Amino acid sequence: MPELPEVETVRTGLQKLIIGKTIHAATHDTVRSFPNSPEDAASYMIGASVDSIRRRGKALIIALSSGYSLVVHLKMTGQLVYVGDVRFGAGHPSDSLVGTLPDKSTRVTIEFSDGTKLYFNDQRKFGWMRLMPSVQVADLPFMQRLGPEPLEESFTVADFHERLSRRPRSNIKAVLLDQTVIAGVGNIYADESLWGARIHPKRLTGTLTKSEKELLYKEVRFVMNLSIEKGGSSNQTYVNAEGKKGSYMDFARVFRRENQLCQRCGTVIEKIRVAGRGTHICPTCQQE
DNA sequence: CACTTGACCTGTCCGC
DNA sequence: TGCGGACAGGTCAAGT
Repeated sequence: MPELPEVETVRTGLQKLIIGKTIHAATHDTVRSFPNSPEDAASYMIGASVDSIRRRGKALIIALSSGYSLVVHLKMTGQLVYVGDVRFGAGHPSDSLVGTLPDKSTRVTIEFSDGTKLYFNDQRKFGWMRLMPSVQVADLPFMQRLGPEPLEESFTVADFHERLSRRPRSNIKAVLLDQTVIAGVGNIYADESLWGARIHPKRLTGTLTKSEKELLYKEVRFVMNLSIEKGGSSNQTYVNAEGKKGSYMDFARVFRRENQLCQRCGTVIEKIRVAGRGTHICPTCQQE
């Protein structure tokens, strides 16, 4: 569920909260949280401070002063939540969370030298965090295969055309969800952008007109930028680094709005299944 | 090779 | 109220 806008919101939150802090202790559950990491991952973190936090697609890269980085993928239900210290007094952004974490979904706890903590929680355990030398992060197979960042200036409509043209016989929704085509689009923003471009998610990419693809390119960027502005979407478990929900769902046009009326034409929004996922469409605006 | 489906998990919701 | 089953949807492995 955390897609590009949610992960970006977590990134900017952590940027404000943990840069420069020194790791004092770290605990984690068994191998699941740290696949392929040094067995004593915690000992590689202690004493290091947080240098920078980057995002690539839906992944976060927390670079430490020791030359190691924590690479995190939240998958469906992962959360990275920072909790202050009660000694900081009232007004700290995540005061309300003091005492509520860790809970049974907590997989990793990182404690900073000022007593504040960063929790990696994941109800469904699909997410992962791994520790590796920073110079090797770019060599991770999934990083190498990742498509371009849709919000970067360098990602042009021509790139979008070219990338879609490689998958002419797939339906457009499956292509939007494919991280090797474009990085960061998930189920929410695929549905939202297809509605915006009036394209049925089952349309084969090869049948899209040039103007439809141009519109879709704009819509993908529009919904992602709007969502970042709104702090992301929280339809179930997503929260930002301060444990707060995002408000994009208040603005969503079709996602999770089945049985409500299309704001463009008044038709009842339907939920169907495309590419194995729940998919929301306006059957009038989006003709197959 | 291109493309689709199933598995990984756990909590929630729905119908009986 | 309890219980089985469908569902949620990111990614990769396995299947067609």
